[in-house]
Amino acid sequence: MADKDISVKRNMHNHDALLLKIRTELPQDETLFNLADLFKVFGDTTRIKILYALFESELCVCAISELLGMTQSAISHQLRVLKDSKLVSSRREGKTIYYFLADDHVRSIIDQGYEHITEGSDK
Amino acid sequence: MADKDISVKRNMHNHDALLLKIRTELPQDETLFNLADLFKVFGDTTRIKILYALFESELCVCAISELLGMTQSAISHQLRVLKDSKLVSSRREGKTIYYFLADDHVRSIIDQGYEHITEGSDK
DNA sequence: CTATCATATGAGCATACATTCATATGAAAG
DNA sequence: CTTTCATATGAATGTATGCTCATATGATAG
Repeated sequence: MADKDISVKRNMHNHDALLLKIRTELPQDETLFNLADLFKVFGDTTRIKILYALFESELCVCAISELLGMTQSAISHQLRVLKDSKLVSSRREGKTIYYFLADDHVRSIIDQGYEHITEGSDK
Repeated sequence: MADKDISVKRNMHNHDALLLKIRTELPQDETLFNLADLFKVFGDTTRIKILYALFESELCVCAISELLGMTQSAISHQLRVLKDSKLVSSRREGKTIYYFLADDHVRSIIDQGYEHITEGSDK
């Protein structure tokens, strides 16, 4: 009960030293927030399907909605989300708008995720 | 206007051939669902913070809640989500339970995401 | 045994979000 | 100009989910 040290309070684990180090290593709060926001985009089956489809070829909106058997509106909303996250870009050709993958991170992120869920439990 | 071919119906784009090919390339629906579920786990700031903290060291629950300034209950709930997705594991040491990263995919997935949000728009 | 510490869990609530429906925009054809 | 095709968007709704609060479990100390 009697602590000779003035400032030492130890009613729970003392991880102050460890936490201090970790705090210096953590990215900025904004970065962590943006990261979570990015992964949220991958966290929906419809969007994952769209991205996988775009692995094969650029596609117009109606092709995607036909492929997934979903409303044009639903697809359009999701494409907007993907575009806002810079995961896809689009180009216009007459009335048609073609969507395509914006960069290679999409592939590597999904590939890593795929490995995680397919590998049973090795490593 | 006059289509001599019997079966050609072209009231919208004809992407039947393209879609047929893409359909064969798409992973199973269950796989796509599991993938989205996995990324959902990364799609939350609290869980991202926890994972980043575990990059540095294994940690007990109360250390994490102290680090993030959040309730023990909230952290415990999130650790369960992370554990269910096999992203973290735990070991017991007396009353304390230490959590640690389950495999390296966590690092590579987060690293790829980090690259995406930090690179402005090169490549 | 009881008390305490560390963690887990179930219910409830409040917010976030994916789809639908109706409508708007924008380009090309007549 | 008007019509049609391709896509976009706003509002509404139902569902999913993160946190809180209270309580339960599980291990150690006394």
